[in-house]
Amino acid sequence: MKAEELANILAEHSLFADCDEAELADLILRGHFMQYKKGDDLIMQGDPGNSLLILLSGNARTSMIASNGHEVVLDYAEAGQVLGEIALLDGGERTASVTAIEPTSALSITRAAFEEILAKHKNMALRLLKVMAKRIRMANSMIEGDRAYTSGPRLARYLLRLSVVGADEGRLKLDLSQSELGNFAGMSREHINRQLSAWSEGQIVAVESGKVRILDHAMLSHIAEADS
Amino acid sequence: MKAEELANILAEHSLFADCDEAELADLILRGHFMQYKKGDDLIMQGDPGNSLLILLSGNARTSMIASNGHEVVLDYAEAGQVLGEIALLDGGERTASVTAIEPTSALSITRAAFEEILAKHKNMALRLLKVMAKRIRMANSMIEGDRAYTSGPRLARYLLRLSVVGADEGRLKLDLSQSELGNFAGMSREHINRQLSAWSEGQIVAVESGKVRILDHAMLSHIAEADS
DNA sequence: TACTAAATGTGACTATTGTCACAGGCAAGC
DNA sequence: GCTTGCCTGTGACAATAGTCACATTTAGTA
Repeated sequence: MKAEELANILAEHSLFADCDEAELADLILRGHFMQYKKGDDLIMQGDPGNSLLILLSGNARTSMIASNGHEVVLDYAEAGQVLGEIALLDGGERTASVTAIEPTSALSITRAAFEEILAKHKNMALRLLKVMAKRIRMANSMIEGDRAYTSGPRLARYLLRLSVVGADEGRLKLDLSQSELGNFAGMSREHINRQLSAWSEGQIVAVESGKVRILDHAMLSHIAEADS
Repeated sequence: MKAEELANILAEHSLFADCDEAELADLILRGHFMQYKKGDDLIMQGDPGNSLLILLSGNARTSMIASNGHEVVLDYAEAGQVLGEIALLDGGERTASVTAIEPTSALSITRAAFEEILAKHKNMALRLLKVMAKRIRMANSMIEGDRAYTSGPRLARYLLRLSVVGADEGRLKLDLSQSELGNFAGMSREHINRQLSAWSEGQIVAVESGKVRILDHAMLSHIAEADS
């Protein structure tokens, strides 16, 4: 892939949207272009974290396996998203794995390169700080949702989080299987199924050929804030 | 309070331990010294976030109230901890309140001052990035724990999180009431009580005059990783 | 000290959600 | 086309944890 193409991809995404050309050039020059097949791990839980990734294309799932074997999905990443910055920054090991859920490409940046870039382009640190602030906000909102609400409102929240903002008629960004939805929303597959059936009954969502579509966005938002 | 004293307090804590004198001086010069009584809010959920706080003394609770009224405690902050950086960085509103649980003092830094300091002392940004990385790690570990484990292991984790590392015989950093422990660990007060009684029976913890003490740290760690 | 409010201990019951079991359906590849 | 494997639908049941109710203890303060 040519540097110019990479630069275009990077520039399209929020974190890099206001990078100047020198910054983009530096990222590309020092980064390694990586490609992954569906199912490959971009980052593996337990590894030392000596690099940072910028997702260029495809989608990936961030998840952790608890010591009792339970899988917890933390997030789904799209192109433009920065991954693996936590371990890079604090020197600890990777606490979660990132797995490609479709063919995916990324720019890999080593710690040394990252530190040079940070030192050279001081806006970069501020941009990263903002990205991380968003992530903390999201994590706190997950904790709040998991704690304060029962399964119904919770599933509603996770569906809304997966819903495409302006796009056509309630389609989700990703077509997850019900088991995957379960790992994401923290409920059993069976319970997901029953909840979706109930909502399907009430015309709140439609389940067609395994894919969920949100029919009544307002209603779902309302459920997401419900008392029980 | 004199600048010198402030400087000493700041320098004792990780984030500022390797600040040079100019950085410390800048923080103190531009910051406002604030004092709070027990129960006062240092930060109020829903407010615009135009300042950052550095806790100088005392302890505070970070918590959010969900739309259904449920209170979720995210963390307890000690002296040295930076608070409110998220809203400051991303310009959003405060997603959680921070409440003094005892008489508390803090250094308040406005956005303008903060930006000047960041611009002037470029190590500051890196230090903050590290602090935030830790916070994300902690948040992810809360999500993992809440999702993957049942109440027993979960309470064990939260007790361990409150336990003082090197200090004398299993005392906790804070003496929380069982209701507060419940809000922190995400369980009902009654359930906390029963679990503590059971562990007290098994010599894993001791409950004396309302205060919890960890007797068998190894056992509690083991429970924290248990299958169920 | 005595009075009051808050925190704790405990039983009985309920609600929510997970688990197990199994049937049917859809899709990919031989 | 047929077969294999994953995903989906659904019933019955079990387990975990919450709720309610109330007795009891502790702590704070007039």
